[in-house]
Amino acid sequence: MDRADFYDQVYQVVRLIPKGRVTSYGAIAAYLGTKGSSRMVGYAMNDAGKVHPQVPAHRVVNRQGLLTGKFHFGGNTMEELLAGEGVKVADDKVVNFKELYWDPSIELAL
DNA sequence: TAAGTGACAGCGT
DNA sequence: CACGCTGCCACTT
Repeated sequence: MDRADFYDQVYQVVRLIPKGRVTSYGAIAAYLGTKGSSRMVGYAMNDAGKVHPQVPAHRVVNRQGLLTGKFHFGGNTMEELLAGEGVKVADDKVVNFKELYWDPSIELAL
């Protein structure tokens, strides 16, 4: 259950990502305090498609803005979703990633 | 119970 | 500046 709580935390943050924005696994991990467990964030995303409300996992990319998980969506679904939100994707990576970058540690700082 | 894998990130060469 | 290796933590076999 402990890890389930961690997963839930990840889902919460991901769902808070504004439309047309993207963030990185490390940013979420760091926000949750598990900076060293950036991989766990990706693992949580694995269940994102199973979790209750839809988790915009397509808004979560790696530090390079690369859609490393597009394969897990099944085809170019991730690109389509991002493109549908105004996020331009080129060569499987987010364009203007730096501008669209949404850091929970800052946006949700409080 | 133990070993291997993985939607990442950082440091070293 | 580009490429390679190691570290982390949880899940799967």
